[in-house]
Amino acid sequence: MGTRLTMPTPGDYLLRRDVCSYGYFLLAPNHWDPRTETLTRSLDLSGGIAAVRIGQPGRGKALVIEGDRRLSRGEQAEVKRLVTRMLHLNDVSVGAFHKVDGRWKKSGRGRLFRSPTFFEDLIKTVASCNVTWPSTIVMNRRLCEVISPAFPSAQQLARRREATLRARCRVGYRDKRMVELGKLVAGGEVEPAWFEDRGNSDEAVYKALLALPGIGPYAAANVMQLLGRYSRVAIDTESVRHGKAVLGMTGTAKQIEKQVVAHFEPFGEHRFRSYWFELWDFYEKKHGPAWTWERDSTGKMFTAASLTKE
DNA sequence: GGTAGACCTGGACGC
DNA sequence: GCGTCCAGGTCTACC
Repeated sequence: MGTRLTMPTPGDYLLRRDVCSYGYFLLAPNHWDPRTETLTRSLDLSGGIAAVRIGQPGRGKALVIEGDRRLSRGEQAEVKRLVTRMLHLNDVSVGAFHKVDGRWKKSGRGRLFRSPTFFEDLIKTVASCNVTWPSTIVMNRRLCEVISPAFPSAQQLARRREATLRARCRVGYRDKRMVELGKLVAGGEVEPAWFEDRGNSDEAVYKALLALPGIGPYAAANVMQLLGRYSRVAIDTESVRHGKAVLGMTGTAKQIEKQVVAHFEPFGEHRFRSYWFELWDFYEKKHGPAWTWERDSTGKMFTAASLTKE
């Protein structure tokens, strides 16, 4: 018999909207079920791995979390802490975002889904660089199948041979970078708490991210938003497509990138959210609300190349 | 400071 | 079934 717990949410919180707000909800070990509107995944807890299923009976209602085994009091607290990070439950800046960009007030969009840990977000971002989305899906699935069903921890990756990651997890040349990131975090040279600390400036965090292996300008800006720092737009080929197709920009890719950055300047500290929800809106207009996407069909094709072909 | 080329994988396409 | 091309950011070497 597993443990069942409840967690209060902010009054505006809507699980299906706020989980299905960023592509990581389609990546292992996360599994969103469109029929039951629940999120299931394994978590690495002090007493071992446990799978949890998270549901919500209605907008603003408490979350109902069911574990697949009995959880100690300490583990229940861990689950709540990890779920709070994943679902961004403690984000108090949604109202401020809606004041700056009123387009999303009605739908209530503002929170972006992320991982239970900074390290998982880091590796997921590296696994999304220079690769098409279906390969990112495979890398995440294989990392969970081969190393840990709750997603590899820094310690686990630090111990792995690069060749294993390449051959069995299909991460390609990212093997070395992932093991290095594991070693840096496991060895304490990179402290997740420092990156999470709101006392450190966006500029300092961005610079520190750029110094990490496998993290360039796009990845650093993306990890920034996953940290709840939305002052930078993460520019990639998708930004160029958006600039051309939706914002009517013209010129070379480099020129469009600059125009996109300039376009979102007025949104100040909320630039990324304004940019991202425009993109997300574009996907949803083509494929319906993200909470209805099936992981193995729509969920495999929702980015740039596949969309522009349609 | 800017840029060319290498780095891998998987899918699309032509034969 | 096989070979070729292409998409996708980061890193290094070089100018």
